[in-house]
Amino acid sequence: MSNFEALFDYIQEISGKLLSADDKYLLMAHFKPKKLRKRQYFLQEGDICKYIGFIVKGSARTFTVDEKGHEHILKLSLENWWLADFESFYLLTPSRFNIEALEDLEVLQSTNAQIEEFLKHIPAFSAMANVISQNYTIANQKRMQAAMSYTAEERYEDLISNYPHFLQRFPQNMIASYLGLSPETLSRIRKNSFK
Amino acid sequence: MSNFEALFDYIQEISGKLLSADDKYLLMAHFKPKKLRKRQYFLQEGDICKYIGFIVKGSARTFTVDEKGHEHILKLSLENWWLADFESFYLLTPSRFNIEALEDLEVLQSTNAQIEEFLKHIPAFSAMANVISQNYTIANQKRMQAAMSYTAEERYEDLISNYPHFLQRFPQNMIASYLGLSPETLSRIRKNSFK
DNA sequence: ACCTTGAATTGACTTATATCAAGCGCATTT
DNA sequence: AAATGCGCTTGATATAAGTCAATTCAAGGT
Repeated sequence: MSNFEALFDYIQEISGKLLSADDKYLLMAHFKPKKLRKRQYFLQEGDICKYIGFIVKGSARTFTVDEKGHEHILKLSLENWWLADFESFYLLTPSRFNIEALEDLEVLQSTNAQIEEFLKHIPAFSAMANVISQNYTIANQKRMQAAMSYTAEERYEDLISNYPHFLQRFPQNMIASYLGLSPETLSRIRKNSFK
Repeated sequence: MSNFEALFDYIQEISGKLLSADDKYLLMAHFKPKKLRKRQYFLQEGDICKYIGFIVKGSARTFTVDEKGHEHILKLSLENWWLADFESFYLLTPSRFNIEALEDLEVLQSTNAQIEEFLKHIPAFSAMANVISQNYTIANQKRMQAAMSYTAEERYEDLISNYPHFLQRFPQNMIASYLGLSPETLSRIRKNSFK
């Protein structure tokens, strides 16, 4: 399955280790392909996030809705990213987030219990998990710093230099929400930075 | 050493596993006690964060200084927390952060290479690391959501309910900076919420 | 006990960003 | 081709929070 090749490549590249035939067999047995059409939900607020998904193709957003009905995007996700509300996934608590496909989406999904098995039995998988956890910690630290210390314009510049492909893949109103801005403000920032 | 007892208790409690006498011996051999007076720096911007510290006693803040000279606190840390700029610690890059003792501080510190050894040889330690990594991911997700969706007042309420002891341990201007507010704004928020 | 320093408060004013509203272009549907 | 909806832009205005400045107060150093 070419679907699984993407996952295998990813695990091997991130972990720096090879997957054995048995490893691959185990992964194929317990990751289930799932397709979502654009606008469909991978997770809805209030539900428990039973599955973690590896994005093979497409994109998604993780967002909350506040009391005023405004949406706030916390994460934008593309190919080779993991899709889940980790709080709900780990703790089995109802999620405060929604995860929605922004383009037609193909994921390979699995449950927490199965992930535990992979961690136990597949060295490359557990090495990958460690690297990802480091990367997440670093990315979170950076994003938090950006949110706290940067002006709207600086956050946008920052996005351009760190995730330039986001601008191609996501509409501006989604980018604006991800940056914590109204669409109008982002539009004005772009206008000014052309000058 | 009563210092080490705090660390041992912490590891066993978080991991749910016991430390053997050998485990403890290994930890004691490679965690070095270090004391800092109030206002001293555990890490300075531009330096590489060679050590991770376990706080036995005291408190600290992790902050950046922006181009205008304004400080932004990203983290406030107390007993039984780990102290480090993880980006610099993992990647050995110069840190963009300062870590400063807010009270006289006692830590047990160790290097990245030694931590790798603990992870390899001490099951309780590696179990603890997994739990902490989950907790960090969850806490970061929450903090990010709060920063994006909440008003200043809501963030303060949120702090009161999640970390009430912060108000006892840290001065208000530090709390303000941690919440991304000016000290004046926090003062006004407190005044209003008494009403 | 005095002096200095810095934290917290309060008031007046400024600024960044949000909100509201209207119009335009573009794609999709019918 | 007309109609609908939606994303983006632009202008006018509102608002939350920051900045600047003055005052009080408590704590620490000498």
